[in-house]
Amino acid sequence: MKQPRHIKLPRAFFERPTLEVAPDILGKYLVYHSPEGKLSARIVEVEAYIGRDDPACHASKGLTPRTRPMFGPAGFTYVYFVYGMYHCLNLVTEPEGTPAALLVRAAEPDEGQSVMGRHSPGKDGTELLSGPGKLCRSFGLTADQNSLDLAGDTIYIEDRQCKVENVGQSRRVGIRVGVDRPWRFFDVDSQAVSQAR
DNA sequence: TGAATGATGCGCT
DNA sequence: GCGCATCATTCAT
Repeated sequence: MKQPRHIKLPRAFFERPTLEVAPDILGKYLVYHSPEGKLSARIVEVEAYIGRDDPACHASKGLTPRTRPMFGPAGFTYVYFVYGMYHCLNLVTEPEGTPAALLVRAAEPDEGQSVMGRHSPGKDGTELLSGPGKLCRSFGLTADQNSLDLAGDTIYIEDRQCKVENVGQSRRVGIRVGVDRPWRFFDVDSQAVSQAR
């Protein structure tokens, strides 16, 4: 049995134009060493939020305590709280001073599915991670995991040589401004992609 | 279709 | 300082 190579993506991977990173990160694995054990999942859907000129990007309002991670160096997490009950996981892209990030919207569960199920009662399989809120809940990600270095050992993205055959592109979901930008990227063949609204 | 639910940031005083 | 509209969602009705 040949063991596939697992390569932790370096900061240089994220320190590029966000629209280049977005399709590249599909098929890569999100790995999180949670207090309850190792969790991993294959990323199948992301959305780009880029800079001060993107009205849907939190950073369009300027640098605030909340949006600080997006202004920092690439390769960090940006986890924020929305709607009073959900968290969303973003991965910071582009060099320091250029605020941009990829919202991780959906993934296919791999390791640690029993832990994910404990966080999301009544869910299993692709339902565990098929949406940004569900993904964070199943992974147990909260503001405590904000601004973590993806070059560290707690949470990172891994290349497992898993190719995505067909990358789809569409408008972003769930926003009221900046809807014209087709900055949602997803694996056309994945069952775990979140439902369109 | 809308309720749940709370932090954020803006526009006032 | 204070109040209020907004919000990159989910689930039950």
